[in-house]
Amino acid sequence: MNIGEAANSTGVSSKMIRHYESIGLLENSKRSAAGYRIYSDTDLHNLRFIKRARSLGFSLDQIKQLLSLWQDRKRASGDVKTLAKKHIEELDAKILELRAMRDLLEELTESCHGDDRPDCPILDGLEAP
Amino acid sequence: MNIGEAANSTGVSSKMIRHYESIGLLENSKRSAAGYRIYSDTDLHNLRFIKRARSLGFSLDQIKQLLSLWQDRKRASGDVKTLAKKHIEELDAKILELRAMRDLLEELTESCHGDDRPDCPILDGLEAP
DNA sequence: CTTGACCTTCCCATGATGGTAAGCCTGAAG
DNA sequence: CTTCAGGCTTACCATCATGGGAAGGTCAAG
Repeated sequence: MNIGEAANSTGVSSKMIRHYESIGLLENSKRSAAGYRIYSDTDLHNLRFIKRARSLGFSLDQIKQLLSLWQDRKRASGDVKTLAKKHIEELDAKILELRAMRDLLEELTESCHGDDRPDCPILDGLEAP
Repeated sequence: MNIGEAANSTGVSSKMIRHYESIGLLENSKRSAAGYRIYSDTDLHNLRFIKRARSLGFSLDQIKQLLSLWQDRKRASGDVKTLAKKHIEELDAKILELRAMRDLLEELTESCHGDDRPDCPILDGLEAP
């Protein structure tokens, strides 16, 4: 299977597949005589794993660790759980940060009449904290 | 006032002040005979505005618009409100996305015993959706 | 044998920020 | 007056994940 077909079947773009290979997230794939990359079912399996981990917000670096745990039959599930928990904390921190932004901004926005007049609590709020 | 002092007094790094100037977010500052940037109170005011807008998650592009509204005495507060609302929507979308990730990941994590045994619902969840 | 769709590598861009290096300027202490 | 530290200048590189595009090789159908 060529890279385009692999991309279609996994939802990972050809561009990204090459990139993952270049940063060592994927092993170098086999090549045809002409130098085309050739993908096996195992490769697709890995790509789908990466795709799902990305969709949960893991960084490529974290995914590298997850992949090696995934491929290690003697892994301790505790190691995976530790990684996942740390990522949940990161997500929580980000969510809190965004919610604080959102809430403050909404407060300002609600008190802005939003018509043709120039006075605007939003700009006032940005001018002084 | 030199750039370092301006940076200290506004919390915006020298690096970023120069960057904001280079992308046209700030007007080119005055220069001393030797070419040093010189900042006035007005400049500091602008820098603090940018700093606060950044802390609410506005992009530099959005801030460019906010700044020009801020400096326009004939602005319509409705224009500001529209911008702010759009940004709130963006924040909401991002928060929803992160919460979906978080909740799914937590679900997987809770069902993982997290000890020395290799079987792990987190990895299983990444393997198949 | 041509054509179009695919593949290859290589370079550039994004957005916000930080780092570093080479070289100039300023002010204070000797 | 010289020297030295520390601040300033520009210019380039890096991050992170992703996409765009160019220049050129390959393959299959007509």
